[in-house]
Amino acid sequence: MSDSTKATNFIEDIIEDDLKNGLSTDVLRFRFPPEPNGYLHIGHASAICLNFGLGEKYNRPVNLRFDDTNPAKEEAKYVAAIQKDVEWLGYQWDHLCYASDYFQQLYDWAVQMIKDGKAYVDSQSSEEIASQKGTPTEPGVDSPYRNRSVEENLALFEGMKNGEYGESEHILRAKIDMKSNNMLMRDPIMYRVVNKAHHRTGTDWKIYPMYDWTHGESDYIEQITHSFCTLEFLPHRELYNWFLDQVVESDKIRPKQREFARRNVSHTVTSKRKLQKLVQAGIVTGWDDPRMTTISGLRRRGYTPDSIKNFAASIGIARRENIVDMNHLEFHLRDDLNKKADRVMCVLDPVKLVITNYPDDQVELLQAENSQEDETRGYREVPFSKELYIEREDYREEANKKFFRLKNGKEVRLKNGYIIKGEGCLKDEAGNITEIHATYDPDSKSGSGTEASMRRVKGTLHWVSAAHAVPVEVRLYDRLFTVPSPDTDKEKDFMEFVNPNSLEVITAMAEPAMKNLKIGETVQFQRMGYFCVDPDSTDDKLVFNRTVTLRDTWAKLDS
RNA sequence: UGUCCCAUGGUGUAAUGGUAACACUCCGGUUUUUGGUACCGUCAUUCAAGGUUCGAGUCCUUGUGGGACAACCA
Repeated sequence: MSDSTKATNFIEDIIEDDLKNGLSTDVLRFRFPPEPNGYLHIGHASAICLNFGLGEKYNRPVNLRFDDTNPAKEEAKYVAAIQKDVEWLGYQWDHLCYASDYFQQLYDWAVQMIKDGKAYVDSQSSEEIASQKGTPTEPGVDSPYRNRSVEENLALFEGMKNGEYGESEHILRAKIDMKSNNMLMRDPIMYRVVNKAHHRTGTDWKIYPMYDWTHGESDYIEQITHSFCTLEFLPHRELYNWFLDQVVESDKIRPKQREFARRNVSHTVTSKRKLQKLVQAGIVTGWDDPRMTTISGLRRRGYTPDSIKNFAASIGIARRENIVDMNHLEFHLRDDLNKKADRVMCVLDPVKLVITNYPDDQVELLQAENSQEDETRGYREVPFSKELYIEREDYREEANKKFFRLKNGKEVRLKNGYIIKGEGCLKDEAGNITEIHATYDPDSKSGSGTEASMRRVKGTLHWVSAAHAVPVEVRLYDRLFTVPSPDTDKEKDFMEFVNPNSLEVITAMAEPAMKNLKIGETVQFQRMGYFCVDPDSTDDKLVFNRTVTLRDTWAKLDS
């Protein structure tokens, strides 16, 4: 699809309109402004892709700016984690910025606003201020301190800054309109006293600016042209513009805030509070648990940056509420991994298969292609012998025509090996199959070019040689929630929808070549799915996470 | 009893007054040494009622439904 024919979204339309109306492409500048108070999740990933994607589209810079105005909640470790996540997605920011770098400028502007009669110090309790604020349907009333003199305001504000007052004794408010329909315009708070050390400015500041006062001015300082945020900030736009009005100079860029609907993914939660609850309740092992839709969790699960970017691009952007089906995400994951992952053979639920007419001590090294999608990935050797493991579900003593796998009297191909015929099986007292017997056709070796090897058989099984098999731990992950939208039920807590079977740990039998895999590497276990090496792996034991299964039309047929 | 935002197949998004389309899902088929991939096909869409217009998913009005707004959070 060429750019000229590609449909634009409303965000791009806004930019295009501005360019048409005289804004120069050279001044375009965007930003991604996270608060460093938690880990980024799939929703943030979409926002990152949106802003950095615009930077790529217009070949213009994008800043990473930490909105760090609340030392009570923010920590340096989140700053580091967020940078890692953005880099992992493959984006490079132009400037690394912090709202805290603008504290002095913000303070100076606030002083000027006091002098201009646009801001005042209020000395009431939080409760009093709240009660005067009114409700969405009733106007507020003016604070008794609203008309303090400029001198008194200046002195008090200076005192706040110098730490002469405790928290909540005084605050600085903008003087706007207590009767506004927009509650955010009812003399919003600009500064409060916070007696906590800030992760960057330490104890230099006793007062901290609020979001509304900080955000637009930060955009202005960085000369951001377009400041995109989620819909919940739509009512803030009026205030964003009012604050900008107090400081903009006509020869500078005036940033424009526009809002889009945040993109939700089914079967997940993304609020930091809920994510934290999952961690604290021990439902998951941590913020980077592979079941979490945090970026760190997705990374550990084996998601690729491209799969996330492609997903974000494909779901588009709009202004209506939405819940994107997890299938979309998994489609892009499989689509990417199919191209990138090598194939290996690993038996998840092993049962012994004895090839009764194969020489007892013989071992053959068979050639196996690493990828059917990409021949340049080459071949590896896989040992073949008389005793193998195959998947328990791949054998039935008897089955109907639709069962393409191994059954008594019928032929099936062992991937990269021979064609075998089912002969019977051994069982324990309980009737469980303990050993399957089959015979092989010595002329049917894969790649030998013989007529027998070219024979068409319907089923192909993966396998590993029992004597050469490497036991590995495999963590089978499923969706964390049993319903598409766990947190929209007003009656029920989202924790009630946690999937009790979201993790199953098994020991699987891997082909020897898998011993060389490195932490983080993803491979396809042929016929089973994509799996990546977890950091919990040691020299003695590999641990795999199931990233995602393959599509399985047989499972649907069989059920 | 306020102000504001939103409404297109099951899901997500296009169509910018001119043939309602694309992707995912579902279902079916072809190919296949992965019941994978690839390819082909089927089903299915403009919240309602008025109005403007030669022509409305799009503009207007009124409803209906959903959402946001009363943190010294962002």
